[in-house]
Amino acid sequence: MKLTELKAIQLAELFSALSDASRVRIIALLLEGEMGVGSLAEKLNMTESAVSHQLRGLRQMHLVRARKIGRRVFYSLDDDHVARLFSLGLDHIQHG
Amino acid sequence: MKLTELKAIQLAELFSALSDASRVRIIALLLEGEMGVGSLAEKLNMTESAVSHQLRGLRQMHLVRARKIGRRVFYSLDDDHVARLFSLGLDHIQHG
DNA sequence: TGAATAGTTGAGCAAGTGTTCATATATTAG
DNA sequence: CTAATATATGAACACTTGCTCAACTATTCA
Repeated sequence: MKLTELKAIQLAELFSALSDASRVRIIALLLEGEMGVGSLAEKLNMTESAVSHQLRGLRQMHLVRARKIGRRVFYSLDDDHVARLFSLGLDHIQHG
Repeated sequence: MKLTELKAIQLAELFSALSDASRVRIIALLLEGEMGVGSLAEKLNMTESAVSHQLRGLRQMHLVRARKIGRRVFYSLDDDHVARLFSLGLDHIQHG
């Protein structure tokens, strides 16, 4: 494996985006479909501010995308890599 | 996706293990085969101490395993999940 | 228009992380 | 035995991160 320093940094940033339990739980909820910030906050028992801060990071890493309708913003997973990373990660921690 | 808080934490810990460029580069080198701490340090241009500290975390997450021969310790990837997470991550950052 | 609602943003701070440096352990050589 | 080699470890410190709180924007409702 030959890996440029740039790609090492980008890979680390990608995994960083999934390296927090709150963000993991956000992803898990979005696996079921799109959801607004308030609903996420309620289900996660977090403030909307905290959720919004986390969504910002996920957006910047292109893991989620936002769709604005009126004053609501619905978030959903950006592409299927996210779900696959998620399920591969689950495999790893479940097995042994 | 129903996800217990425990599993969310464990997933986050797994991705945390890959959330640093030094560790990503260690993994990339180990994809080619096992390697000692000194060789890793040389190729990564890091001190042996820093590499050893990082390897400890990777060991604890079961991403690498150690094989001791004399006073040398050879590290290798623990299972294939690591390589798959790595290549899936590369897909994500490369595509767009 | 003004009040309420949904979400975003920046500052501030406590907690966590990665490195360096010094020291410690384990193994081998002489 | 002592000295050298390979790695591990703990403390310290700078840097980063995720939260709260307050203020802000944008939109809808009355």
